[in-house]
Amino acid sequence: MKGQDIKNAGLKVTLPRLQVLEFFEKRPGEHFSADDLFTQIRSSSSDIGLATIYRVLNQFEAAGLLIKHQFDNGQSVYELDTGEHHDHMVDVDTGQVIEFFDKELEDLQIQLAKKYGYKLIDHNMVLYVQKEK
Amino acid sequence: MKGQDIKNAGLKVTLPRLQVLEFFEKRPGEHFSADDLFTQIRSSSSDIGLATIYRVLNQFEAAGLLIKHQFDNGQSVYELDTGEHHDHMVDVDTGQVIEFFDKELEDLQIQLAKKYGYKLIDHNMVLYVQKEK
DNA sequence: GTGGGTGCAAATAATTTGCACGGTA
DNA sequence: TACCGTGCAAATTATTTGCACCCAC
Repeated sequence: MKGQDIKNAGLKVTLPRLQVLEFFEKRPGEHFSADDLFTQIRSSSSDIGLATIYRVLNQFEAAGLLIKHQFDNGQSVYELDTGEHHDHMVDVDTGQVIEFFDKELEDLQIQLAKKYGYKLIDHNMVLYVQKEK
Repeated sequence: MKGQDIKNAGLKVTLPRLQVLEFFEKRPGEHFSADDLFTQIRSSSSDIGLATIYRVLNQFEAAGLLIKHQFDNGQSVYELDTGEHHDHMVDVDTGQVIEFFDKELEDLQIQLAKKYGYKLIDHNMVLYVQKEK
């Protein structure tokens, strides 16, 4: 059932938490900022607070339910963690976000870190692209 | 001479601008935040204002003298644009920034964008690493 | 019932902007 | 001298925190 993921994270199953989680589950592969969630959840129903959204997003990120990203525009955005790692391209004209995964790229990064005497912990990679004319 | 780059950018050669540019030129390959510059320039000499630092950094970035980066810690950092593109690794334990360049990685990104029907305009890639024990 | 959770408003942090004064070309 | 540039303080934007009330367990 719905609240199980929340319970597994050691959190009480409350209305705001359910609303945030369902919001992401209904829109797989999409990315939202705290303010997106605040505006949309509030308009469609309850009197949820922006501070609560931020708190819930942080808790869900810590619990591994959501992934946080910082594209080049000041605001952080979140997406559902499906367990399948991928990177992002951002269309500079439309702002559209495209997810992709490339094994060769992943391996290359691990090798690069090793080449400098390090172990790869995480990486952040965004390609800014434009549609070919 | 020193002020030429500033003049070429269509800006007047003023003390704060010279101070910021010289600060970077004396520390090649290093990265600084607006607040780093503010604290260090102010302590060593003049009564430069933080707002001026931000204005000068934005102008220098627009002029191509500096490159702006957003690592995963809220603050933006800047480095001198030497014309030689490179990416960064951040040591998660020490915060140290390591610059690197890998042709294979660059080519792979171009190919990936193309594979999805796009042209690569720019990219942002940071590897978060840890020293191998 | 109790301790965690919530909304609201106030607090922070990073950055930007308005304004009167000051310095460069 | 004309205007751009500057320092300071106030304004913005994104996010966090304090607090009294509320609700899931």
